[in-house]
Amino acid sequence: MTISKDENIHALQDSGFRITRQRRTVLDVINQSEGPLTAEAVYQKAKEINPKISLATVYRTLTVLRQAGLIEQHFLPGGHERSHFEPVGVSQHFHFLCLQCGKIIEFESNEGTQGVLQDLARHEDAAQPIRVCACVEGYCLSCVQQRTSKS
Amino acid sequence: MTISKDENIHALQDSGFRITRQRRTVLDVINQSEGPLTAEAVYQKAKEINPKISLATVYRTLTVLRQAGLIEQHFLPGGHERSHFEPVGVSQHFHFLCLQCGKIIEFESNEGTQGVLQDLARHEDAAQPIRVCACVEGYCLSCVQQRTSKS
DNA sequence: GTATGTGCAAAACCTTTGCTATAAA
DNA sequence: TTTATAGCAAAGGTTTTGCACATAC
Repeated sequence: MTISKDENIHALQDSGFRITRQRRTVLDVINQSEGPLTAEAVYQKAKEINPKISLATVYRTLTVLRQAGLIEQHFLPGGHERSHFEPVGVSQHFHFLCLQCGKIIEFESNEGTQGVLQDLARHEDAAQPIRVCACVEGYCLSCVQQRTSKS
Repeated sequence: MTISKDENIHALQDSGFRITRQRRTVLDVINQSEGPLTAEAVYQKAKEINPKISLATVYRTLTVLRQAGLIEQHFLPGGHERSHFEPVGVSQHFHFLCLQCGKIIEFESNEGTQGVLQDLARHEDAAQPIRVCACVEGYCLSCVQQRTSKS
Protein backbone atom coordinates (compact mmCIF):
# COMPACT_ATOMS: atom_id res chain seq x y z
CA MET A 1 0.00 0.00 0.00
CA THR A 2 2.69 2.47 0.94
CA ILE A 3 4.90 2.90 -2.06
CA SER A 4 8.46 3.95 -1.39
CA LYS A 5 8.69 7.65 -2.17
CA ASP A 6 12.16 7.33 -3.57
CA GLU A 7 10.98 4.96 -6.20
CA ASN A 8 8.38 7.53 -6.93
CA ILE A 9 10.04 10.86 -6.83
CA HIS A 10 12.39 10.24 -9.70
CA ALA A 11 9.42 10.55 -11.98
CA LEU A 12 10.08 14.23 -11.48
CA GLN A 13 13.42 13.94 -13.21
CA ASP A 14 11.92 11.85 -15.96
CA SER A 15 9.65 14.80 -16.63
CA GLY A 16 12.52 17.26 -16.58
CA PHE A 17 11.97 18.63 -13.07
CA ARG A 18 14.42 18.84 -10.23
CA ILE A 19 14.07 17.04 -6.94
CA THR A 20 13.97 19.47 -4.06
CA ARG A 21 13.38 19.26 -0.35
CA GLN A 22 10.05 21.02 -0.77
CA ARG A 23 8.87 18.61 -3.43
CA ARG A 24 9.83 15.65 -1.28
CA THR A 25 7.95 17.18 1.61
CA VAL A 26 4.76 17.81 -0.34
CA LEU A 27 4.84 14.39 -1.92
CA ASP A 28 5.39 12.76 1.47
CA VAL A 29 2.48 14.66 2.95
CA ILE A 30 0.17 13.53 0.19
CA ASN A 31 1.41 9.96 0.09
CA GLN A 32 0.95 9.61 3.81
CA SER A 33 -2.44 11.26 4.03
CA GLU A 34 -5.56 9.30 4.80
CA GLY A 35 -7.81 11.08 2.37
CA PRO A 36 -7.79 13.85 -0.18
CA LEU A 37 -6.25 17.11 1.03
CA THR A 38 -6.88 20.68 -0.04
CA ALA A 39 -3.89 22.78 -1.00
CA GLU A 40 -4.20 24.60 2.30
CA ALA A 41 -4.21 21.31 4.21
CA VAL A 42 -1.12 20.17 2.36
CA TYR A 43 0.51 23.45 3.30
CA GLN A 44 -0.32 23.03 6.98
CA LYS A 45 1.07 19.50 7.09
CA ALA A 46 4.11 20.45 5.05
CA LYS A 47 4.93 23.22 7.52
CA GLU A 48 5.14 20.63 10.28
CA ILE A 49 8.00 19.04 8.36
CA ASN A 50 9.51 22.17 6.90
CA PRO A 51 8.32 25.33 8.66
CA LYS A 52 9.91 27.56 6.03
CA ILE A 53 7.87 26.25 3.12
CA SER A 54 5.58 28.78 1.52
CA LEU A 55 2.06 28.40 0.26
CA ALA A 56 3.16 29.54 -3.19
CA THR A 57 5.67 26.72 -3.31
CA VAL A 58 2.99 24.26 -2.29
CA TYR A 59 0.78 25.38 -5.15
CA ARG A 60 3.65 25.28 -7.62
CA THR A 61 4.70 21.88 -6.34
CA LEU A 62 1.19 20.48 -6.63
CA THR A 63 1.19 21.49 -10.27
CA VAL A 64 4.55 19.92 -10.88
CA LEU A 65 3.70 16.68 -9.10
CA ARG A 66 0.54 16.49 -11.12
CA GLN A 67 2.42 16.98 -14.36
CA ALA A 68 4.84 14.26 -13.34
CA GLY A 69 1.93 11.91 -12.71
CA LEU A 70 2.72 11.53 -9.01
CA ILE A 71 -0.53 12.92 -7.67
CA GLU A 72 -4.04 13.51 -8.88
CA GLN A 73 -6.31 16.45 -8.45
CA HIS A 74 -9.95 15.81 -7.61
CA PHE A 75 -13.03 17.83 -7.12
CA LEU A 76 -15.68 16.61 -4.78
CA PRO A 77 -19.31 16.85 -5.82
CA GLY A 78 -21.73 19.58 -4.92
CA GLY A 79 -19.49 22.46 -4.20
CA HIS A 80 -16.61 21.18 -6.32
CA GLU A 81 -15.16 24.49 -5.39
CA ARG A 82 -11.85 23.45 -3.89
CA SER A 83 -9.35 21.10 -5.36
CA HIS A 84 -8.07 18.11 -3.45
CA PHE A 85 -4.90 16.19 -4.02
CA GLU A 86 -4.11 12.50 -3.60
CA PRO A 87 -1.48 10.01 -4.69
CA VAL A 88 -2.18 8.51 -8.08
CA GLY A 89 -4.51 5.52 -8.06
CA VAL A 90 -5.33 5.51 -4.39
CA SER A 91 -8.86 6.73 -4.26
CA GLN A 92 -11.98 5.86 -6.07
CA HIS A 93 -13.18 8.72 -8.17
CA PHE A 94 -16.78 8.10 -7.27
CA HIS A 95 -18.40 10.25 -4.65
CA PHE A 96 -21.83 10.54 -3.15
CA LEU A 97 -22.73 13.86 -1.56
CA CYS A 98 -25.60 14.29 0.85
CA LEU A 99 -27.28 17.54 -0.13
CA GLN A 100 -28.52 18.09 3.39
CA CYS A 101 -25.69 17.25 5.79
CA GLY A 102 -22.80 17.44 3.34
CA LYS A 103 -21.53 13.95 4.11
CA ILE A 104 -19.38 12.43 1.39
CA ILE A 105 -19.20 8.71 0.68
CA GLU A 106 -16.55 7.31 -1.63
CA PHE A 107 -17.44 4.19 -3.53
CA GLU A 108 -16.22 1.98 -6.34
CA SER A 109 -18.09 1.34 -9.53
CA ASN A 110 -16.76 -0.95 -12.19
CA GLU A 111 -20.23 -1.18 -13.65
CA GLY A 112 -20.45 2.58 -13.80
CA THR A 113 -17.01 2.98 -15.35
CA GLN A 114 -17.74 0.38 -17.99
CA GLY A 115 -21.16 1.81 -18.73
CA VAL A 116 -19.82 5.31 -19.14
CA LEU A 117 -16.97 4.17 -21.36
CA GLN A 118 -19.31 2.05 -23.42
CA ASP A 119 -21.60 4.97 -24.13
CA LEU A 120 -18.68 7.29 -24.69
CA ALA A 121 -17.35 4.91 -27.31
CA ARG A 122 -20.20 5.94 -29.60
CA HIS A 123 -18.47 9.28 -29.93
CA GLU A 124 -15.55 8.47 -32.15
CA ASP A 125 -13.93 11.77 -31.34
CA ALA A 126 -13.37 10.76 -27.73
CA ALA A 127 -10.69 8.39 -28.86
CA GLN A 128 -8.62 7.60 -25.82
CA PRO A 129 -10.26 7.90 -22.40
CA ILE A 130 -7.90 7.69 -19.44
CA ARG A 131 -9.77 8.50 -16.31
CA VAL A 132 -13.42 8.38 -15.24
CA CYS A 133 -14.98 9.99 -12.24
CA ALA A 134 -18.57 10.37 -11.16
CA CYS A 135 -20.42 12.48 -8.67
CA VAL A 136 -23.78 11.50 -7.24
CA GLU A 137 -25.90 13.89 -5.24
CA GLY A 138 -28.83 12.97 -3.05
CA TYR A 139 -29.74 12.35 0.55
CA CYS A 140 -28.09 10.00 3.00
CA LEU A 141 -29.96 7.53 5.18
CA SER A 142 -30.17 9.62 8.32
CA CYS A 143 -31.24 12.72 6.43
CA VAL A 144 -33.91 10.76 4.58
CA GLN A 145 -35.19 9.43 7.91
CA GLN A 146 -35.31 12.91 9.40
CA ARG A 147 -37.23 14.21 6.42
CA THR A 148 -39.66 11.31 6.58
CA SER A 149 -40.32 11.70 10.27
CA LYS A 150 -41.11 15.39 9.83
CA SER A 151 -43.88 14.85 7.31
CA MET B 1 -37.15 22.73 -27.34
CA THR B 2 -37.59 26.36 -26.39
CA ILE B 3 -39.86 26.47 -23.40
CA SER B 4 -41.84 29.65 -22.91
CA LYS B 5 -40.09 31.64 -20.24
CA ASP B 6 -43.30 32.93 -18.80
CA GLU B 7 -44.45 29.45 -18.05
CA ASN B 8 -41.15 29.02 -16.35
CA ILE B 9 -40.47 32.12 -14.41
CA HIS B 10 -43.41 31.81 -12.07
CA ALA B 11 -41.54 29.03 -10.38
CA LEU B 12 -39.77 31.92 -8.70
CA GLN B 13 -42.98 32.99 -7.01
CA ASP B 14 -43.78 29.45 -6.04
CA SER B 15 -40.50 29.49 -4.15
CA GLY B 16 -41.28 32.81 -2.50
CA PHE B 17 -39.12 34.99 -4.74
CA ARG B 18 -40.13 38.05 -6.71
CA ILE B 19 -40.04 38.33 -10.45
CA THR B 20 -37.79 41.17 -11.52
CA ARG B 21 -36.48 42.48 -14.78
CA GLN B 22 -32.99 41.27 -13.89
CA ARG B 23 -34.19 37.76 -13.15
CA ARG B 24 -36.09 37.62 -16.43
CA THR B 25 -32.98 38.80 -18.22
CA VAL B 26 -30.67 36.23 -16.65
CA LEU B 27 -33.13 33.42 -17.19
CA ASP B 28 -33.61 34.44 -20.82
CA VAL B 29 -29.87 34.51 -21.38
CA ILE B 30 -29.46 31.03 -19.99
CA ASN B 31 -32.52 29.58 -21.69
CA GLN B 32 -31.39 30.93 -25.04
CA SER B 33 -27.76 29.92 -24.75
CA GLU B 34 -26.29 27.16 -26.84
CA GLY B 35 -24.14 25.65 -24.14
CA PRO B 36 -23.25 26.09 -20.50
CA LEU B 37 -22.25 29.62 -19.55
CA THR B 38 -19.97 30.88 -16.81
CA ALA B 39 -21.31 33.54 -14.49
CA GLU B 40 -19.15 36.07 -16.25
CA ALA B 41 -20.54 35.02 -19.65
CA VAL B 42 -24.08 35.33 -18.33
CA TYR B 43 -23.19 38.81 -17.12
CA GLN B 44 -21.82 39.86 -20.50
CA LYS B 45 -24.90 38.63 -22.35
CA ALA B 46 -27.23 40.10 -19.76
CA LYS B 47 -25.60 43.50 -20.20
CA GLU B 48 -26.53 43.44 -23.87
CA ILE B 49 -30.16 43.31 -22.79
CA ASN B 50 -29.89 45.44 -19.68
CA PRO B 51 -26.69 47.47 -19.56
CA LYS B 52 -27.33 48.52 -15.96
CA ILE B 53 -27.27 45.00 -14.53
CA SER B 54 -24.46 44.33 -12.08
CA LEU B 55 -22.30 41.26 -11.68
CA ALA B 56 -23.40 40.92 -8.06
CA THR B 57 -26.99 40.74 -9.20
CA VAL B 58 -26.10 38.09 -11.73
CA TYR B 59 -24.49 35.98 -9.02
CA ARG B 60 -27.40 36.46 -6.66
CA THR B 61 -29.84 35.71 -9.46
CA LEU B 62 -28.02 32.53 -10.41
CA THR B 63 -28.40 31.34 -6.84
CA VAL B 64 -32.07 32.20 -6.77
CA LEU B 65 -32.82 30.58 -10.12
CA ARG B 66 -31.02 27.49 -8.94
CA GLN B 67 -33.05 27.39 -5.75
CA ALA B 68 -36.22 27.73 -7.77
CA GLY B 69 -35.15 24.80 -9.93
CA LEU B 70 -35.01 26.87 -13.11
CA ILE B 71 -31.34 26.35 -13.86
CA GLU B 72 -28.58 23.93 -12.98
CA GLN B 73 -25.00 24.50 -12.04
CA HIS B 74 -22.35 22.28 -13.56
CA PHE B 75 -18.65 21.83 -13.33
CA LEU B 76 -16.77 20.69 -16.36
CA PRO B 77 -14.03 18.09 -16.00
CA GLY B 78 -10.34 18.77 -15.77
CA GLY B 79 -10.30 22.28 -14.49
CA HIS B 80 -13.70 22.07 -12.84
CA GLU B 81 -12.67 25.43 -11.60
CA ARG B 82 -15.51 27.57 -12.82
CA SER B 83 -19.17 26.94 -12.50
CA HIS B 84 -21.38 26.90 -15.54
CA PHE B 85 -25.11 27.41 -15.67
CA GLU B 86 -27.73 25.88 -17.91
CA PRO B 87 -31.49 25.46 -18.01
CA VAL B 88 -32.70 22.44 -16.11
CA GLY B 89 -32.66 19.19 -18.01
CA VAL B 90 -31.08 20.50 -21.17
CA SER B 91 -27.62 19.06 -20.97
CA GLN B 92 -26.26 15.69 -20.22
CA HIS B 93 -24.10 15.60 -17.15
CA PHE B 94 -21.48 13.52 -18.84
CA HIS B 95 -18.43 15.21 -20.24
CA PHE B 96 -15.30 14.10 -21.97
CA LEU B 97 -12.31 16.42 -21.76
CA CYS B 98 -9.34 16.19 -24.09
CA LEU B 99 -6.29 16.69 -21.91
CA GLN B 100 -4.32 18.09 -24.79
CA CYS B 101 -6.55 20.50 -26.71
CA GLY B 102 -9.17 21.09 -24.03
CA LYS B 103 -12.09 20.10 -26.24
CA ILE B 104 -15.19 19.04 -24.34
CA ILE B 105 -17.68 16.49 -25.64
CA GLU B 106 -21.03 16.04 -23.94
CA PHE B 107 -22.57 12.62 -24.10
CA GLU B 108 -25.38 10.55 -22.65
CA SER B 109 -24.93 7.40 -20.64
CA ASN B 110 -27.83 5.43 -19.34
CA GLU B 111 -25.54 2.45 -18.88
CA GLY B 112 -23.16 4.57 -16.86
CA THR B 113 -25.89 6.07 -14.72
CA GLN B 114 -27.38 2.68 -13.99
CA GLY B 115 -24.00 1.13 -13.26
CA VAL B 116 -23.05 3.88 -10.88
CA LEU B 117 -26.36 3.74 -9.06
CA GLN B 118 -26.19 -0.02 -8.87
CA ASP B 119 -22.79 0.04 -7.22
CA LEU B 120 -23.78 2.93 -5.00
CA ALA B 121 -26.74 0.91 -3.77
CA ARG B 122 -24.31 -1.33 -1.89
CA HIS B 123 -23.72 1.59 0.45
CA GLU B 124 -26.90 1.70 2.44
CA ASP B 125 -26.02 5.11 3.76
CA ALA B 126 -26.39 6.68 0.33
CA ALA B 127 -30.09 6.22 0.58
CA GLN B 128 -31.63 8.55 -1.97
CA PRO B 129 -29.54 9.52 -5.00
CA ILE B 130 -30.95 12.31 -7.12
CA ARG B 131 -28.42 13.32 -9.71
CA VAL B 132 -25.46 11.62 -11.35
CA CYS B 133 -22.72 13.22 -13.36
CA ALA B 134 -19.50 11.85 -14.74
CA CYS B 135 -16.31 13.31 -16.11
CA VAL B 136 -13.99 11.43 -18.42
CA GLU B 137 -10.53 12.66 -19.25
CA GLY B 138 -8.38 11.45 -22.12
CA TYR B 139 -7.34 12.37 -25.62
CA CYS B 140 -9.55 13.16 -28.58
CA LEU B 141 -9.13 11.64 -32.00
CA SER B 142 -7.11 14.43 -33.59
CA CYS B 143 -4.79 14.71 -30.60
CA VAL B 144 -4.23 10.95 -30.56
CA GLN B 145 -3.38 11.09 -34.26
CA GLN B 146 -0.92 13.93 -33.71
CA ARG B 147 0.78 12.04 -30.91
CA THR B 148 0.99 8.90 -32.98
CA SER B 149 2.47 10.67 -35.99
CA LYS B 150 5.20 12.21 -33.84
CA SER B 151 6.55 8.92 -32.53
C1' DG C 1 28.27 27.74 -13.39
C1' DT C 2 23.75 27.95 -15.00
C1' DA C 3 19.18 27.09 -15.04
C1' DT C 4 15.43 25.92 -11.93
C1' DG C 5 13.16 26.45 -7.85
C1' DT C 6 11.99 29.09 -3.45
C1' DG C 7 10.09 32.66 -0.48
C1' DC C 8 7.87 36.77 0.09
C1' DA C 9 4.52 40.02 -0.96
C1' DA C 10 1.49 41.64 -4.14
C1' DA C 11 -1.79 40.75 -7.62
C1' DA C 12 -5.35 38.25 -9.96
C1' DC C 13 -9.35 35.90 -9.95
C1' DC C 14 -14.00 34.49 -8.85
C1' DT C 15 -17.59 35.09 -5.66
C1' DT C 16 -19.95 37.10 -1.62
C1' DT C 17 -21.52 40.82 1.35
C1' DG C 18 -22.91 45.55 3.55
C1' DC C 19 -25.35 49.34 2.64
C1' DT C 20 -28.63 52.62 0.54
C1' DA C 21 -31.81 53.34 -3.06
C1' DT C 22 -35.33 51.15 -5.89
C1' DA C 23 -39.05 48.39 -7.30
C1' DA C 24 -42.31 44.34 -6.72
C1' DA C 25 -46.18 42.66 -4.15
C1' DT D 1 -46.86 50.41 2.10
C1' DT D 2 -43.91 46.91 3.13
C1' DT D 3 -40.36 43.94 2.15
C1' DA D 4 -37.43 41.92 -1.17
C1' DT D 5 -34.14 43.12 -4.55
C1' DA D 6 -30.60 46.01 -7.27
C1' DG D 7 -26.49 48.49 -7.68
C1' DC D 8 -22.17 49.84 -6.10
C1' DA D 9 -18.01 49.21 -3.92
C1' DA D 10 -15.47 46.80 -0.75
C1' DA D 11 -14.11 42.43 1.22
C1' DG D 12 -13.41 37.41 1.11
C1' DG D 13 -11.07 33.23 -0.13
C1' DT D 14 -8.21 30.65 -3.28
C1' DT D 15 -4.65 30.53 -6.56
C1' DT D 16 -1.04 32.78 -9.40
C1' DT D 17 2.88 35.77 -10.36
C1' DG D 18 7.17 39.07 -10.21
C1' DC D 19 11.39 39.38 -8.42
C1' DA D 20 15.69 38.62 -5.75
C1' DC D 21 17.97 34.91 -3.46
C1' DA D 22 19.08 30.00 -2.96
C1' DT D 23 19.79 25.41 -4.59
C1' DA D 24 19.98 21.25 -7.73
C1' DC D 25 22.22 19.56 -11.50
